[in-house]
Parts: sequence; C-alpha cells; structure tokens
Amino acid sequence: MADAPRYDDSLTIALLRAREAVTAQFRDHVAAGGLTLTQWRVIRALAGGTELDTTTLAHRCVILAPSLTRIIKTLEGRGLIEKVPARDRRQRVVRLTADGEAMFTEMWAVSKTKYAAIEAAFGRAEMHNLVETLNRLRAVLEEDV
Amino acid sequence: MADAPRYDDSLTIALLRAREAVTAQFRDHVAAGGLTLTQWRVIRALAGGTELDTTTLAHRCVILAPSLTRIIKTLEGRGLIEKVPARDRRQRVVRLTADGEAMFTEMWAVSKTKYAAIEAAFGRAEMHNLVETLNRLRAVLEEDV
DNA sequence: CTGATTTAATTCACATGTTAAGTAATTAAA
DNA sequence: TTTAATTACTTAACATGTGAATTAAATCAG
Repeated sequence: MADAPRYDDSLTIALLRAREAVTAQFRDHVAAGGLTLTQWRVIRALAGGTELDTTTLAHRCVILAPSLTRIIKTLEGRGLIEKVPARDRRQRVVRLTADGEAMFTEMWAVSKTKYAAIEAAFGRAEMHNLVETLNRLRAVLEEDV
Repeated sequence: MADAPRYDDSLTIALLRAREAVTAQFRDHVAAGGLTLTQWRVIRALAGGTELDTTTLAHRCVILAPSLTRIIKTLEGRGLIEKVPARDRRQRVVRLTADGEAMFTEMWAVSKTKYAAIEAAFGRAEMHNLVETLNRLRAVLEEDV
C-alpha cells in the first residue's frame, strides 16, 4: 500500500464531492416542489413540448432504463407527464402535460437564479471552462484509454 | 422555457457524465473482485492498517451513514473488515482484516495501472488541474453562494 | 448525582443505481 | 412468409442514496 494518492487528490472522489456540492444547491428547492433531483432532470428534458422516447430520455438525463421506467410511472401517476402514441409500438414516447409544463416553468425560474449564483461565486469563465474540461475528459475515456 | 442551457452544457450533467465515464474504467475490475465501487472506496480508505470510526469513514468515502451501516455489515460478514473496541462506546471503529488487506493489495495493483492509463490519455497536468478545480468549486459552494 | 441535551449509529421507508433476465414488437434471413 | 435475430422496454433482485425517526452512550446543567 502507501502509494495510494491522498484521497482528496483522487479524481473519482473529487468528482463525487463536487457533484454533491453542486446538487446540494438545488436539492431543497426541488424537494419543496415534491420532486427528486432525478425526477427534475426528466421534467427539464421534456420542457417546452419536447416528446422523447425512453431510450433518448434516459441518455440525456443520464438515468438507466430501469430507473426511468419507475420514474415515468411515478410522474405519470402525478399527472405531470403523459404517453404519446408512437409509430414503433415498442417505444414509449412521453411529454409533459399542461400541469407538467406549469411545474417546470415555476421551478425553473428559481433554479435559474441558483445556477447564476454558482456562476457568480465560481466565475463564469471558470465554470464554462470546467464544463468543457469535463466533457473532454469524458470524450477521451469513451474513445480509448 | 427556451432559456435553459443545452443539456450538455449543464454543470450538473457534465459532472454526472464525467463521473460515469471515470468509474466505468474501474467497475468491471472491482466487480471481478466481488465488490461494488462503493465497497471498494471503503476498503481503500482502510488500507494499510487504518482504523476509522463510521463518521470519519463516511465522510472520507462520501457515503451516507445509513449506506455505510449496511456496507460494514456486508464486508464484516465476508471477513474483510472487523470491529475494533473504541473508548467512546457510541462509535463503531473498524479496520481491515488480514484478508481485507490482501484483497486491497491485489486489487490496488491493477487499479493503479488503470488510473495511470487515464492520466496518460487525458494528460497528467490536465488531470491534476481538474482535480484542483473541482476541489476549488466545492470549497466555493460550501462557503457561501 | 439526576435529568435534559447532544452525539454516534442504526433502523425505516422510499427513490434510484446496477446487472441480469424476461417480454413484446420490429427487422432480417432463409 | 415463417423463423431467427435484434431492439425497446419492463421486471426482478439486490446495493446504495436520502431524509426522518429511533436507540444508546456521552456530556451538560442544575
């Protein structure tokens, strides 16, 4: 042993902690709306009349298919999303209901200000650069390694 | 709506995807050892004879207390960790068993090479800089915002 | 020293992550 | 066109995330 990097210097731990710190900024607000952060990602991906099938939605929201199946069931039960007939009957295509759109609009107004507060505290350029770096890291890892 | 940033430009999504991409590099190897990535973080934090109480361990591994309770139960059942008597009898202090240390040593050898491969692919300086940036972001968010 | 408060873990209940297996619809091959 | 292979999603089983309530031990106030 002994050659393990200090835990705070580990990339995996740094990513975990950073994500925890960022999501913490939104969790209470989203919870106040009766949603989890994961459910909120789905709402957000569908905002503005967007219709998406489960596979695409799962990919955009970074949610595994089994989780999304449960989430769709929950949100549909609350009347926030609804099914849309699809040509390919294997697919489940969904969109927000009027209630869902209203919920998004109301919550997004606040989320936007929180996002802006993070930008202000950390620096707009720094943040943009960080996102770019993270996406580049991902691209590198998904290619080869 | 319409003023939401493109999803790929969202900091939360970028963090989620990047973390997913990084952990994917280790998941199969860790699973081959019969461990989950979360369990591996615990093993790693205890490597080298380190004795830690639940609170400290949870903080270092970024695991919530209820999860850690279950993980300790599991790893103890497998003979990888063991309890240590503590002065404060409210605390649960644990350490690796001889089997646990052996498990760590064997798996760490491979993990290290995978970590090095990521460094090589992404760039050592880039990676060090990313970790520093992530920790700085966290520090900023935990202060004020 | 006794009772109130605080602290460290655990337990509970439910949501999600994760892998594997199963089902139904589509497409491709014979 | 009938069957085999593929695709999209669901279900199942277990591990973890998350917040709230609970228990046991230590500390504090009077």
